[in-house]
Amino acid sequence: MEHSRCENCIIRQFNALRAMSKEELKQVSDSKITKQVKKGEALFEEGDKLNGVYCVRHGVSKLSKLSPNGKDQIVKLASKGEVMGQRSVIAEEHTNLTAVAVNDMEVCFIPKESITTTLQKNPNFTLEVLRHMSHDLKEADDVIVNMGQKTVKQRLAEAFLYLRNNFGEDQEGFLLLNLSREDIASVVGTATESAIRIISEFKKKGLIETSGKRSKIKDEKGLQNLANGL
Amino acid sequence: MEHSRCENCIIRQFNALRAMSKEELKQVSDSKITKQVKKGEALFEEGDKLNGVYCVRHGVSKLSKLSPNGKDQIVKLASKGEVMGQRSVIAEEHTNLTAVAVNDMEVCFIPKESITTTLQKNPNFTLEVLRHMSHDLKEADDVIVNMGQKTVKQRLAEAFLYLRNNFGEDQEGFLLLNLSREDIASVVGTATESAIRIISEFKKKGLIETSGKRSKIKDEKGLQNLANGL
DNA sequence: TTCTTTACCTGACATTTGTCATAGTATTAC
DNA sequence: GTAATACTATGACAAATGTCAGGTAAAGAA
Repeated sequence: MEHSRCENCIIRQFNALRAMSKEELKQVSDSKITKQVKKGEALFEEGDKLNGVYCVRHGVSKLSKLSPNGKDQIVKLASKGEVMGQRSVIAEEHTNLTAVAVNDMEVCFIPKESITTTLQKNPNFTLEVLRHMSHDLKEADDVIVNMGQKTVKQRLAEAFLYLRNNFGEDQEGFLLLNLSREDIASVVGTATESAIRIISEFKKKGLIETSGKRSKIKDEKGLQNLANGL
Repeated sequence: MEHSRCENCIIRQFNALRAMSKEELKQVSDSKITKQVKKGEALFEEGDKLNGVYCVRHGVSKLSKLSPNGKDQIVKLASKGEVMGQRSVIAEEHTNLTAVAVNDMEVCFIPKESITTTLQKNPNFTLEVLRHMSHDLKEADDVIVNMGQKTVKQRLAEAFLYLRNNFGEDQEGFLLLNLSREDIASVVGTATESAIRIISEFKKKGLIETSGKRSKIKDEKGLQNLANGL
């Protein structure tokens, strides 16, 4: 596989690497390792000490945490352009999340040295990382509010809208990201059976439609109303 | 009231201001305004455009967000040393949270200019802010997992432990921070009645004890086990 | 003080959600 | 192609939770 240069990588426009200087990028490019990750494989696991960050080029990864009851909660879905593992590198502590590929992925592993030295020398970069993290934190707040105040049905309706808005749909309107029922349940924080039951209900009501393992949003407005409790 | 100097303020050891230089601190100190906030008063509300950040000197503030169903979800409790409103200033967007004093407070309002210029010039400061935000994000992840995977009873048990570990107890063992039942419910994401019911149950089981509006943890181990679903 | 308001508490009931069991369907391995 | 394995689906039931109603206790105002 060709070893593409970060300097020419469009992906970096989506993350904090855009604030790096030419020289810094060159240094990153020389030290980075591009990896292919198969669906279901883990990039890292809870408790690991990360020696760098992962920049997603293709595919989607679920970031989850195991709760004491033995079930996983998916905290975030990371796709093209997103950087994973930065918290561990910045705070120099073990990661609190597990990252598993939801579909086949291509990621670039960037050793932490390139990141930490730039963090100390280039305030623009640090500020840009800060802005992204600031955004993540805001999103996390929204998730907390939804988890605390909405019913499973509402969260599920929202999840479908989220999947479409963030990962898109094909020409026929099918969601580009196909999560298993179990993963969907793990995103909204419910039992797999409950998720399946409610999804069936959505189908009956004509809110969504499925074909094989693909699903399509039929009534956006309806889902939206449901999500807002109307 | 005397206008104390930030340079001498011990509070700042707890937050990112510790990474500011003497001159930067002097500039902050000259532009800051110390405010007394009475219990129940709002420091800022969801949607406000903040012109600075608030550094807590005394007291506790609840940071909450209104959900579409009309109920508040408390996302965080900020106490001595914590800085509120930084996200809004960093991302230059309207704040997504409302901050209300849970008891009488003293806070310092620091105009955003002092913050933003330092963010651009002092990488150490920016990095320190980043570290703190990184920590907040990790905590937010934990909250999400708890909300998604634990029952109300488990979350409530955890809330009591959290209140003691973060805000302490007096000589008799009573929690220093007394939240109303409604606020507790709003922290764990449940109806006030449910919270009251479960708290009564905790009392019957000897896990906690109350006297007036004060409460005391009697059986830490028991609460811990409960929180972990044992 | 008395009145008023707010916070706290409990019962009754409906709804939501989780769990266990079972079965069909798709996918993968051999 | 067949067997094994995962994923999806549904029923039945128990447990958890929310809602409504009504009550008591406490705190604040007049």
